[in-house]
Amino acid sequence: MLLNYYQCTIKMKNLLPEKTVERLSQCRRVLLNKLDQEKEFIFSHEIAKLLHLTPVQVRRDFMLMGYTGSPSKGYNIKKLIKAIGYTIDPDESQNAAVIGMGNLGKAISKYVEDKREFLKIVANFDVDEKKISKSVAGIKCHHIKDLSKVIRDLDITIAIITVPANDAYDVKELLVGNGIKGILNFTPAPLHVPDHIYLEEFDIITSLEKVAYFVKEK
Amino acid sequence: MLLNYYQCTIKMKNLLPEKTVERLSQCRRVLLNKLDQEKEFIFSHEIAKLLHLTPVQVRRDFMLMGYTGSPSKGYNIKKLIKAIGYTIDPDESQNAAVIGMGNLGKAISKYVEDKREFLKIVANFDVDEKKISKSVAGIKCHHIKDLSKVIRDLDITIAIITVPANDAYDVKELLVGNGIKGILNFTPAPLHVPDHIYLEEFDIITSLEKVAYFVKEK
DNA sequence: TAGATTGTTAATCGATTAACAATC
DNA sequence: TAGATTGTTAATCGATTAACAATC
Repeated sequence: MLLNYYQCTIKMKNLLPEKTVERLSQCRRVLLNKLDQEKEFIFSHEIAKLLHLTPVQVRRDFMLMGYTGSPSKGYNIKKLIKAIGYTIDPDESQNAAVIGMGNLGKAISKYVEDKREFLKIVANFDVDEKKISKSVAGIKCHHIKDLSKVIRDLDITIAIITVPANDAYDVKELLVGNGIKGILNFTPAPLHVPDHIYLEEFDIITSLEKVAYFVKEK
Repeated sequence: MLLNYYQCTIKMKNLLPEKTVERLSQCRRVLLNKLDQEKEFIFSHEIAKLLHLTPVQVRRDFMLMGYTGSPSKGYNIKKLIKAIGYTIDPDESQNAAVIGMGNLGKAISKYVEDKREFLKIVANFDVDEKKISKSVAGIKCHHIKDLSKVIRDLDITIAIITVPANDAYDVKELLVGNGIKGILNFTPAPLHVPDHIYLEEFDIITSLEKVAYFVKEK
């Protein structure tokens, strides 16, 4: 197979732009919803409409992953889903843990449940003895003092932090010390991790303030 | 006061770049945490370190909002917080509602509680009669059939959608029909709103898939 | 003063979009 | 074929960064 300039760059660096990964993920999500309908093919402008993108963005992202459609029929939905999986899914299944079984932690454990085969939440953690006996979405809650052992036993590589802000730093240190590779921080406390760990942060207050700002300006 | 080129552009368009608003919001968050310490001034490189930014980004954002520090002392923390508020906070206090009192809705109601004076969650909504009698974080939960009335009575302009994905479309339609100005969608269903409504979407699965992708590539 | 920092412009980098040949 | 769509490059747009004079 002949690769174009962009595909070569990606092969070399092994990386797609972050925005493209994000869009491909969203794209697969809406395509999975289309599966039960009788529709077999979809056009770039249909996908674009669903995701607030332009058709060119959609086609370009597919180009970057080297997937090709047909000018007359568009893209085969099932094959496209597979192509996205081949491109963005990890080669080996990744196991994740949620640290903090408050409302947010529970919401995430329940929501992620069985959505992707290669990405599973396999453990929850908390410090509250009352929570430790209970399961959420069929996932056992462990005491955080057993974190080292559970991470090793269950081969956990990704952690989702939903503890109170004041505990975020300690939890992060613990995770880094136990060789975690990726962290999703839902705490308002900004964290620092070594370069080899991927960190993504999300703060609801900032999202809300952005909405408030752009609302007021209209 | 003399405005530079960038400040003029902003005055004209009444808009800061989205990224700048985001960073200013995050900046205020960490500055508020510094308030209880005796420290009175802070340098751009200190802020940058806290937020994973460069000092230049920080100074440029402050320049865009027309705030000036001192080369010897840096920025006065209290004044900086006020300047950020003056820049990004809405002129009039905005009232928000959370639609859907599942774990996620509860987490958000509790978390946002009293964090900002100009941005308050004043109502929760659900369809479950059991939830409607209860308050979360002191905020009353209404039945969604009363949405019109409550939005009018409490002057609600921003809505946070945390209902199951299947109900997201109906809720959005209801909100748009009732004159909401900004929507934060925590549902995996992508929504469409008229141009005059500001929409921000967040999907945990996409965040997780991004982490998994960038973890695998290292 | 020397050294550190700020404020600002110009250059660079990266992402989006316009344009269009190729395809069905 | 004519018309719609795809795939790709080059141009444009926007955001970040390098560079440096001004300031304390």
